[in-house]
Amino acid sequence: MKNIDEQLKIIRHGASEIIQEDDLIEKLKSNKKLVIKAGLDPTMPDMHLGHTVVLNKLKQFQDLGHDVVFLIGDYTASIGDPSGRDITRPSVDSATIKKNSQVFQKEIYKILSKDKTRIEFNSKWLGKFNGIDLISLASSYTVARMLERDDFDKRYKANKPISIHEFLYPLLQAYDSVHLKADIELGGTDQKFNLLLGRKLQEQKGISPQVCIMMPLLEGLDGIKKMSKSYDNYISISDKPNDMFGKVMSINDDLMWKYFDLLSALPLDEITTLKGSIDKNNANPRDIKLKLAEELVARFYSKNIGSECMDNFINRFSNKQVTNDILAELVKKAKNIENIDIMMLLTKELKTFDSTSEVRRLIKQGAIKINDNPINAIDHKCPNNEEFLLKVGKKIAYKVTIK
RNA sequence: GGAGGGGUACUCAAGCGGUCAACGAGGGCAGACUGUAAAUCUGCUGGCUCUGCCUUCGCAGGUUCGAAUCCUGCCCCCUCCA
Repeated sequence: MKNIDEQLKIIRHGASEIIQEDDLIEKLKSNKKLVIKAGLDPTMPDMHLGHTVVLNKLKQFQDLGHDVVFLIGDYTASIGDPSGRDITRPSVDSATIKKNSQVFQKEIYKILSKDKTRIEFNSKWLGKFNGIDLISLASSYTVARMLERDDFDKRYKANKPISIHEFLYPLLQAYDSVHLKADIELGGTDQKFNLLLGRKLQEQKGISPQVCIMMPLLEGLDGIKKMSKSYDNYISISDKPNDMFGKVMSINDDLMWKYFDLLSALPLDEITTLKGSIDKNNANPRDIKLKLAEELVARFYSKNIGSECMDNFINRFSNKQVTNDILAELVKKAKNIENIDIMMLLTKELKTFDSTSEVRRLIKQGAIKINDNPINAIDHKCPNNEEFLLKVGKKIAYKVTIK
């Protein structure tokens, strides 16, 4: 195990706040394997890069030799974490929770080492709670203190509804820490209240209170709001390689550095060197972003795929070439239709759009091109016996053959 | 239990009997400019068999030639009093 200073340096990197650092040092000094807890509710079917910020930190603890517990909140998912939200979460049914949990169990190993990870489900202990247990848990905290939480406070002041069950969420999550005897819990900055409640509850129960480590929230593609499925500004770790690459390239230059700090495995001083090269303006930010995109795709797929995506990207967008492997190549048979028109092709055959109104709009705007010539009529006939390039906007392209 | 306020398109938010598929803002999409950046500018943004037709303003009825707008009942949210 590394010495305490080295450990601290790694632990601090990228973290936005540690409560209390003294406790952390104390725990590290004990030279014991610490129990590191981080949890995720299986309310959505896949993970995005925002979630991996905490996983990356967890991985670092793993490499430092600590006992990493990845908690799947299958029980708490039925409530839904109200953190940072201004509305009550819709509840998720148990079949979905189960399915999502299975996906999570696989996905996390794209970052964590399988043999060093302990997976726990909180239904294992929370599922045994009876009414009395719940009431007793609820008695450990007060309404006034619960309303101190920023999102509750805002909603309350804005005359927006708060359901009673939402108060239970932080309490149950805190109880998880009691049950697991967590030494450290990781979470996003929006989890601060919940993590601190775990600390308090542990103290009440006479357990050494956990250290809370908050990681910054990663902004999504819009560069403003946190990455989230509901804002549709996320990069999923199951995005197709070329999509993932493209999405990373579309983030703005400032945000790129945050991505480096929170997601890249590059050593800190190497990142500093890269930043320096921009300041001396002998590097194009785009080229540095290419490196980031390559690294991330390589992590979730493979090194080869990473560099392949980079080549594709450069050829497709910088050199404006048509790259075979990127274009979805679709061969469609227009059975009895002699000359299929563009509307039919897009809505019925390729099913790119459901709405014909939308296609009309795009045509009017000159967004749809065949072999780079804009189409201007909805009944434009497509070439019948030759392969052609169909583009819709800048991001969608097909190589189509009609036989 | 009582009194009052409110529920409008993806979100916020106007409209308060006809000119409303519904002002405006945000978001999204497209075009221009670019580094598929960002910022900026312009247009579009319910659906369809699209110079017309159909369905939307919490839900269900009613009044009217005509309702998002008026009436009745129901559901949901908020505030104050108890």
